[in-house]
Amino acid sequence: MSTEPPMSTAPTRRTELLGIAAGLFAEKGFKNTTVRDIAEASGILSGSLYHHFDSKESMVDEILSTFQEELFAAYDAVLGSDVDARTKIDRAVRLSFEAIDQHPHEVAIFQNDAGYLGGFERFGYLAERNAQSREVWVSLLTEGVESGALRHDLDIELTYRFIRGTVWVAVKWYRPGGRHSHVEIADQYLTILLDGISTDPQPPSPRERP
Amino acid sequence: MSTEPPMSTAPTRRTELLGIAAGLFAEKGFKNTTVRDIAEASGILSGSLYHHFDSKESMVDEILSTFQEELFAAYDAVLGSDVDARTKIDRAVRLSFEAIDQHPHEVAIFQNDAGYLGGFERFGYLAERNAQSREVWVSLLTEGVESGALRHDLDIELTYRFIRGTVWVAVKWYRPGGRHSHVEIADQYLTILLDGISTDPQPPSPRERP
DNA sequence: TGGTCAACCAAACAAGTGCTTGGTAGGCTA
DNA sequence: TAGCCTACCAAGCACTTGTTTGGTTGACCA
Repeated sequence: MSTEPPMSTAPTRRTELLGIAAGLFAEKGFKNTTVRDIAEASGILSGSLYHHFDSKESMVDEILSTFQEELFAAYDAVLGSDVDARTKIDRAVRLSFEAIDQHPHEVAIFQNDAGYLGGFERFGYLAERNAQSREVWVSLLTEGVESGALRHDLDIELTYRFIRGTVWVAVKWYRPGGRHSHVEIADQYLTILLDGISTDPQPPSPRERP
Repeated sequence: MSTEPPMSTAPTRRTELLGIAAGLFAEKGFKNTTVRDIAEASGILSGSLYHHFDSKESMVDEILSTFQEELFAAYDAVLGSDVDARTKIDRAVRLSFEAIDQHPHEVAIFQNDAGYLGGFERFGYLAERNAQSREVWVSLLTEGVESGALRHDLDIELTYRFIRGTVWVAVKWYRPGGRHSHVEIADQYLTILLDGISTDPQPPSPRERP
C-alpha cells in the first residue's frame, strides 16, 4: 500500500524484514513484539525500520493481507471446481492444513491477533474474510447434505465452527518437519470428521445419552 | 497467594475487581489491558488497585489458578469414575463445554494468553496443567481403543489434539444465552466426533484419496 | 569525479505503562 | 471518644513504547 513491492523473486530487504517481523509476531503476539525486537532480530536499529515501513501496523497489514489474498483464491478454486461435495470438503480441509504448513506465521498471527487488530478500521478486511470463510464452508456443507453425502440432521452452522476451530488451531502445535506431515494430519482428521472415532457407527438418528 | 480470600460467599470488593479484570483480560488480552482500564471499569483510580493486589500479574495468576484447580478436579472425577470408556469421553467433552459456559473469561484468558504468560516462571503451572490435560485425554482414548469402543487405527496423540482444539476454541464464538445451549453444542460435537458427518460410514481401513 | 539512492545510525520526543507514596474519608469497635 | 481498618485519592516516578529527525555510509552510474 505504501511502497511498491518489487516484481522480482529475489528477496529484497523489505520482504526479508517482513519475514522476521512475521516470525516474532507469530511467536509473541503483535502487541508484545516491539519495533526494537524486530530491529534487533534484523541487526539494525529500530528507527531504521521506518525507512522501509511507515508503521508497525502497516507491517502486519502487509503480512496478513498478502496471505489472505492467496488463501482465499485457493478456496474459491475449490468451491468452483467440478467435483462432488465430499471431494470439495476433502480438498478444502487439505488446503487449510497445507496453509498451516507453508505459512505458519501468518496463520498464527491471524489466529491470535485478529481479535485485537479487527478493532481498527484499517483491518476491517479481517472480518470480511472471516465472513467469506463462513460462506465457503456453509455452502460446501449444505451441498453435501443436499446431495445426500452428509447426514441430514447436521447443524451446518455448528459443524462449520467445529471444522474451522479444529483446523486452524492446529497451528498452535503443528511444526513443519515434525512427527506428522500436514498430509498425514489431514488424512487423520478427515477420517475422524467423516466417519467418527467410534467402532460401531450408528444410524444417523439421535443417540441416547449414557 | 498474597491476601487470604474470604470464606463467605458474599462477593468482596476483591473478588468483584477480579471479575471485572477477568472480563477485560478475556476481551482485550492481558497485555492489552492496562491497570487504568481495570480501574476505570471499576470506578476507581489505577493506584487503588494496589490496595487489593500487589501486581497486575497476580490478578491473572489468581484468576487462572483458581479456575484450573476447579476444572482439573472435575476431570479427575471423570477419569476415576466407574463407567465405560465411551461414557467417560462423553462426560469429559460435556464437562469442557460446561466450563466454557460457566467460566468463559477464564477459558478465554487461558486460551489467548497462556503462551505469553507461560514464559514467566510464576506461571509454570500452566504448562503442567497442559501436560495433565494431555494425560487425561490420552488415557481416556487409550482405554477406549483397548476396550474396543474406538477404532483401533486411531492416532491417539492427534485425536487428542483435535478434540482439545475443537472444544476449547469454542470459547471464541460461544455466547451464554445464545442460539445453542452448551448442552446442545456438546450433543452435536459428540455425534460428529463419534460417528462422523458422513452418511455412509466406511470400514476403518485407509480411505482412498479422491 | 560528481551525483544519486537505498540502507542505516544516533539521538531524541511524547505518550503510555506498571507501580509507589503519603494522605484521607468513613465505618466499626473497644 | 479514641483507635483502627478498609477502601480509596492525588500525584508522581521510572521505564517502555512507537515514531521522528537529521545525518552518514557505501554501492552504482553517467
